[in-house]
Amino acid sequence: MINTRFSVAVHIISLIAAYPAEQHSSEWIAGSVNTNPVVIRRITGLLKRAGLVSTTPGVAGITLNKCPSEISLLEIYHAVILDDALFSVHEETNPNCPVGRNIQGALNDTFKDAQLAMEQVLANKTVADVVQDLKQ
Amino acid sequence: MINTRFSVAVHIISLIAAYPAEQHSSEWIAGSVNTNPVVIRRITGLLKRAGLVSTTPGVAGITLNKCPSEISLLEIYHAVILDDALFSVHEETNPNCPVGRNIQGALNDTFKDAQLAMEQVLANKTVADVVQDLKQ
DNA sequence: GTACCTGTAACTATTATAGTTACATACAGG
DNA sequence: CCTGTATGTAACTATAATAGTTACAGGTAC
Repeated sequence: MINTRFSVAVHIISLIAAYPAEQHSSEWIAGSVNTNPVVIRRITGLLKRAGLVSTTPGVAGITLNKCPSEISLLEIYHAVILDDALFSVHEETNPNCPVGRNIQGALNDTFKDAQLAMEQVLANKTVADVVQDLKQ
Repeated sequence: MINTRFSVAVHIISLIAAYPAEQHSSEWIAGSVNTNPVVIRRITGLLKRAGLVSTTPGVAGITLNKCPSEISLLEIYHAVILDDALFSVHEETNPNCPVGRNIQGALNDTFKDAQLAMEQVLANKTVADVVQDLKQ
């Protein structure tokens, strides 16, 4: 199961997009997410490293580096989900067995295709879409 | 990340499909996967509960209940991955915040679509396809 | 200087996974 | 009917990831 860092990250960015005028301290955001401010700062750090947001040490507030309509959920996904593979494959199978020797290769393409199909849906959804859904 | 139970389950079923004549004891299968026989029996139990395979207590061997060309990877996925949701969403958000109150609903549809797109790829791949890939 | 905020290390509790040992139960062959 | 062998499962361990928390160093601004 994909962890909640992703949904929290979308929450953070959507919150900033929906309330651009507010002062977005980690504590204020944590109040909406209902968690500890450090959890917010940790995820914000990942978003910052991916270039999606900017922050200044000591200064309250997070700013988006792009318009909400230009930020896809896939970018957020890749910013906070550090595994590049969605499926894990058991390794160290028996090399003397034809199935054990080739199973990883046989599954790799399909698993990659499945992951790409999932990612395509996230690529087609922007933060602006999410904010609009929030208002209904 | 989706755990290795899925790839091991595909390994098990592919092994039986590729070597229908062999006596598939959990120990023999464990030799190909390179793990403990109990791990195999645990996963086989899930496959059995899903109706994909049959076993008899005390008798070595697993038999497929359907032809390899009629078993999709999606069926195996659902047999061994017990979470029905691929994405987890943080709950207990702040109900007094419009974003906190509605974020789950706003994300649910997109997450469901993304999961379905992934599952569609698995639905289109059968065990027979995997066995054929193994032989190359 | 003071107040406040970010960034981060370090620790805890909880949970899931994978592997392992042990054993009850069930079948098959002689 | 008895023995050997296999399955099914409980119980335990080690390991790793997640989420939450405390503490604090360092930066900014008034």
